Amino acid sequence: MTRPNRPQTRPHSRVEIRQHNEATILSAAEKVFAEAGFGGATMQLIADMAGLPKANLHYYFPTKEALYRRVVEDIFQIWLHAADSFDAAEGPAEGIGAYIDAKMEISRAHPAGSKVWASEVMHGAPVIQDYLETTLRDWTAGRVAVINRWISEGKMAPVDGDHLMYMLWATTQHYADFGHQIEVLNGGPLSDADWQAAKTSVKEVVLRGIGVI
Amino acid sequence: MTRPNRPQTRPHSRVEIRQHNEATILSAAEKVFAEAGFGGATMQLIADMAGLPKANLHYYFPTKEALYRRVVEDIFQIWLHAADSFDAAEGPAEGIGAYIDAKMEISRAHPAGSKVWASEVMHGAPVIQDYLETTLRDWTAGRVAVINRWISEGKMAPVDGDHLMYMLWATTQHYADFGHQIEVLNGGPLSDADWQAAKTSVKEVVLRGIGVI
DNA sequence: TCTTTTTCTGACCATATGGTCAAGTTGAGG
DNA sequence: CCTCAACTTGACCATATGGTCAGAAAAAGA
Repeated sequence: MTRPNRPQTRPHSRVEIRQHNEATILSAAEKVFAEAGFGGATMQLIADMAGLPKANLHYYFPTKEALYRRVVEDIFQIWLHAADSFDAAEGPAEGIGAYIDAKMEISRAHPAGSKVWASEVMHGAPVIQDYLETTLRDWTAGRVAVINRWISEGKMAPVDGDHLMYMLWATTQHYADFGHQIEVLNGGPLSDADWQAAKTSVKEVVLRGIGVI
Repeated sequence: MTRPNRPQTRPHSRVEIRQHNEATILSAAEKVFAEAGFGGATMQLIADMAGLPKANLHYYFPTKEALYRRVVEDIFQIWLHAADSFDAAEGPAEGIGAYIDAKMEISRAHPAGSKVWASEVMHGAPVIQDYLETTLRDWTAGRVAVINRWISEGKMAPVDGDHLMYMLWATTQHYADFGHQIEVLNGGPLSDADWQAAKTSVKEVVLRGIGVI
């Protein structure tokens, strides 16, 4: 045997412990906040799901609100990066198509995160109001500018850029936020094929709707 | 002066009192549940907003959950009636166009209700699961059947009926559920003209997207 | 007017929850 | 080893909350 330079059983260095526990707590918190909302979530529930004593949560995150804030901020970052595909595109068919794909993937991979975000915004964005007013506002203005450029270049139909963005967000996030309703109507969880069909349907209607099909 | 057969100051008959108080409580509850979620809402807050002592709420609605249930059920009814315009239509341009109009009007007139519904579904529909499985399921199947008929008659492009319904719900309800975010990006509340533009944009993209423009 | 039924409400209670703390345990550095 | 700092956690506390209740007030009916 080679020497066990990285022990598999107990890799408990200080930084490892911290990273691992924070990640575990954040993951559990995301689920609980998504399922119960901020008010309905309890630190005890999060602690149980994380497999840690409640007091330990307060060691890493001083208050429930601080923990919630971290969850929302992390989601926001993931959420913003979906725009990368948008920017690198030559025209709307490629750019918006890729953006829909990316956002649908996020809805599938991070449904809890999307729900927390939705809940936060629905309740008036008490903790990320500043993000809305700065980061999101600038971000949106940038995408709308791209859309307007495409329109002026005759690459797509002249639709309102802001409302188009809202449509993209709404349609894609709906599959996460209203996933439960969709599953009920679908008669069970969406299969790989179902998700493919969803992506195809959304892209088809939207892309034809902006005149690029 | 004519005789005051209907006294303006104190029309306090038994049924009037009951109707008035129930309506007041339900209205206040809708707002508070929308703003704070079920878990974050408190009976005291609802009571204050309704201008009644807390104990009085429990006289009309035995528990917080019973009150919440009534709020959700009332919303669901309004929500379903938006389909009337859908059914009476000859073709998709008229039917789906009218449905979008109706749902946009609801988003504008009952944003709190829409949020409560969204929150309920996001949390796994703990109180209206049966409605989803029965009423909503049948309702949706009916509309999808109409869509498929239109498709088979060549009146619109062959898009998946279920996913089209999801798109309609998502795009229209987004203006209620994410109204706060939209207002921030818009730089203030949506004016009449803004709402008109929103309706026009949504209808334009969707109707062109299903090939009826 | 008198009785009955409904409505109203301040005071109260049991419980749950966010958060604290002091005493332990464990890894890191010397 | 030994010391120190980081981490862990059971027990505890103050508060807030959903819900109860007994008695007052008011309307309906006789």
